[in-house]
Amino acid sequence: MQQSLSRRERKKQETRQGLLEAALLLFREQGYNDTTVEQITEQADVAKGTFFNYFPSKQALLGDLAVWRLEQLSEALRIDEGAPASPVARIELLLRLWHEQMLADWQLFQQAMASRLGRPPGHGPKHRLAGLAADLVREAQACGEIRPDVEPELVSDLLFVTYIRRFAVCIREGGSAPPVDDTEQVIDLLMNGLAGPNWSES
Amino acid sequence: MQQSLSRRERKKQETRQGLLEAALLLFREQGYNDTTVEQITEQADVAKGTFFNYFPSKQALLGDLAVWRLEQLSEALRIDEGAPASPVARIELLLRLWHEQMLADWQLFQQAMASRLGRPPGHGPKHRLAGLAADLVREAQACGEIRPDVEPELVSDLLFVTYIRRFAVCIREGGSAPPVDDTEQVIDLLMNGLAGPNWSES
DNA sequence: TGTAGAATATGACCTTGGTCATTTTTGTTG
DNA sequence: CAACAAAAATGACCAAGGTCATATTCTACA
Repeated sequence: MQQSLSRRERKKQETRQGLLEAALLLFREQGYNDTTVEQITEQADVAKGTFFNYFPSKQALLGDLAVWRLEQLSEALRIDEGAPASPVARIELLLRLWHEQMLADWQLFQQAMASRLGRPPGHGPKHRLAGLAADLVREAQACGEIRPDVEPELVSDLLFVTYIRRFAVCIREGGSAPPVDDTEQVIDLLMNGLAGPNWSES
Repeated sequence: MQQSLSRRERKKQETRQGLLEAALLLFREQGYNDTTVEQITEQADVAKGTFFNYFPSKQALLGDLAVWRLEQLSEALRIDEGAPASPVARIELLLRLWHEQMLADWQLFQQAMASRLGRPPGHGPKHRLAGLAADLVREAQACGEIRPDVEPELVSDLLFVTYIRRFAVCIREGGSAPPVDDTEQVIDLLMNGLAGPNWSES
């Protein structure tokens, strides 16, 4: 071993990066679903089996691809790279940069998300869960229970983050224990934010 | 044709429902990924090919399964079924019922979600996007830019609903036009909610 | 330099989601 | 009842993701 990375390690990284770049290239050209693992390995000039030495699945590569882009984002947020000092301003910057990255890979992520959230055509069945909640929000607005100047769909989505969140946390922790029901707190928090100061009087 | 549904139509519905129930049974027993389409058709006592006459894909069946459960939920929210009159109370009921349904199919949805959100083990790479935002939120709390009594992770997730939302809407509408950048409004809305009344003074 | 052993690459192979031409069933009409 | 047409069921078939035993390459050490 002569450098920080041995030749073996260097080649390993090269192969991995090659796979990543080949995949990104092909994904951009023809989309995620229409790109086969074999095409990726061919483009990267390795055998098909090699792919699975580096990534447990095709999906996993997509995840690692996202992580890679994310690291670039993380760099841009460092104050010594020109990011603003205010955390809230940096939060805004984060969202904006993320938005730009998504635009750059628009086609790719469009397909990736579409395959996760059900088919694009139409809004699917009329009684989507979010639609159900949005209807209730509209009613609440009509009664004055929720301020009327916000989009019901947005509120509905905000409500369900909390649900996704509870489950995601449980899953992430790997345990088989189901999540606790903190619906009450959640409603309380959101109502205090949404039905809050600008609306309660005046 | 003698009744509201011809024999043919009835049999069709029977087959469809049989597939749905067989799938739910097997999914509960062995999870989504470990259940093959062939097992489902065998359980429902039809040929494998028949499956794809009713559902374009295995994933699609999962979606339809969710829709089915959702219709039951929708029923329970009707006032003449004993639901409260207040919309906000019904929103709370909706979340609570949904939570119960998820618990009932805990194993199933655990796997379904896990396969969508990346692997369960660990929190994945340290620099997950949400983690990045959560760190910024913590900083903002330290500076007093955001009230300190809320969980940073929750705020971070709330921030990203807006991102998911923008893209999901675009995809749902099927157009290839990328979403507009409404980051400013979003930040404004969330800040007004989060840094709101209970904290600004006192 | 030669050799042992670990790390890596390889491609044959298996599984399973998904397609399709063909057969079977069902409803209709003379 | 016979024949015909539309709808639905069937299973052979294909493509692509993923596995694994084997072959190859690299590193270390004598």
